[in-house]
Amino acid sequence: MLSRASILDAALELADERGLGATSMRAVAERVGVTPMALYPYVGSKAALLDGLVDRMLAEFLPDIGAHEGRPWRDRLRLIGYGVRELARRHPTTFTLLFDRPAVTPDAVRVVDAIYRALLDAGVPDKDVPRLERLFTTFCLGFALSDVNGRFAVGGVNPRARRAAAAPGAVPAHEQLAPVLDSELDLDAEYEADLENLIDLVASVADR
Amino acid sequence: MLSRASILDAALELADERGLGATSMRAVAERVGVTPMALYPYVGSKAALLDGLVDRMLAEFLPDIGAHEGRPWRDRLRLIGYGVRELARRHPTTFTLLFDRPAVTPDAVRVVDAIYRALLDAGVPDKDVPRLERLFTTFCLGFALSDVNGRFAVGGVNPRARRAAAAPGAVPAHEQLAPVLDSELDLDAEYEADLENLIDLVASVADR
DNA sequence: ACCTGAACACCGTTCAAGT
DNA sequence: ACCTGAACACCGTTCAAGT
Repeated sequence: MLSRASILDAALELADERGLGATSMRAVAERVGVTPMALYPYVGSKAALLDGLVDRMLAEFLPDIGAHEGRPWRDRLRLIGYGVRELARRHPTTFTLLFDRPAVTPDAVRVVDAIYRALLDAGVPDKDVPRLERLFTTFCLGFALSDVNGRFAVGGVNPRARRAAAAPGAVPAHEQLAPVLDSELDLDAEYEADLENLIDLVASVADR
Repeated sequence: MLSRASILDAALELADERGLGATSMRAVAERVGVTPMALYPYVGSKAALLDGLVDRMLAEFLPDIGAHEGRPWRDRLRLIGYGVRELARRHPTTFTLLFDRPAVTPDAVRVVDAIYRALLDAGVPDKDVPRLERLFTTFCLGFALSDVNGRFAVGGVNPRARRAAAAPGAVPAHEQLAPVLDSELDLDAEYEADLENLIDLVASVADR
């Protein structure tokens, strides 16, 4: 039976399988076995369909957050950070939509509230809580997006080629760091270290 | 005279004026006074044209970086942070492309090298330098992208509406923070505070 | 009430043709 | 060597028509 939910399901599946670029109204319609124009009463427009995908991703994220209620605030922030990264891996091309629109839907506000609570439990002054929420989520979303988009070039262009791309002497730090840059990149470990640093940052704002 | 540079100039102008969505091969061609297919020998494809826009933005960013050579490392990181935000404001719709591809062009490597140098001067151990470079730029790019995309909803949906969107009692932290959330959002001041926190984070990794 | 089908104004890109 | 023009296989969306 045709419904808004079934259309969004089909669209998200299609995006996960063939990419957001292949997720046209026509392709979604074909997947649900209907003519493109039949979608419009249910989703309004292509842009509104994409908003719907953001909602669906947030709804998927929410149970994750409920699960770590009652744990120490540091654990909660860490787990939220990991959750964002997993969400990006499940929906590598739709994930970018989270950067497009403000968190105004009920589910989005609930996610933000969970982070507010962790920051308040950490002892962050009220006035700094919304700022640190934005700092934390901006980093998590940015890292996950960079990762799925290949900005960190994992397994891609090697560091030697990168140094060679610049004029000799133009990138002295790359030369000094050559041994480190040539070693393999472990993004999971890196993200973990980043989250620890950010959690310490939160603690330092709390203890001020 | 038709050339790769003049085509990229036209494309970037068009994107700044009418948005990246309106920047079609056909529209760029019209602006340079030629048929769409005449662009292909110079830019290769639409995707390659977008890569060219990334290059152009980085080239624009580079003099900025050269200008603060010799200043203390904290100033250099701060100025790079501000520069990223200004770049986003100048190119609000093309900016998102910086999240799409790894920093492998000569100009991109030079930007990364300037940040490596600041981190090395701060006393960050070699092994942590590339990680903190990615942490810093990921936050700066993410904040600027959120800003130009309206993710922070400046002047948009008001906080009272946001709280009302959730079931009563579902967002206790929003209720506790109501006075703070109702006060006006100053993103410039917020970004400044964020950068100070991140610079302190760098110092803390250096002093460990 | 719900869906279809033709049509419109767009895309990026191929390919043969012009000068 | 450089550019044009027609054509192909796509888009999102409007609007009138069908059941």
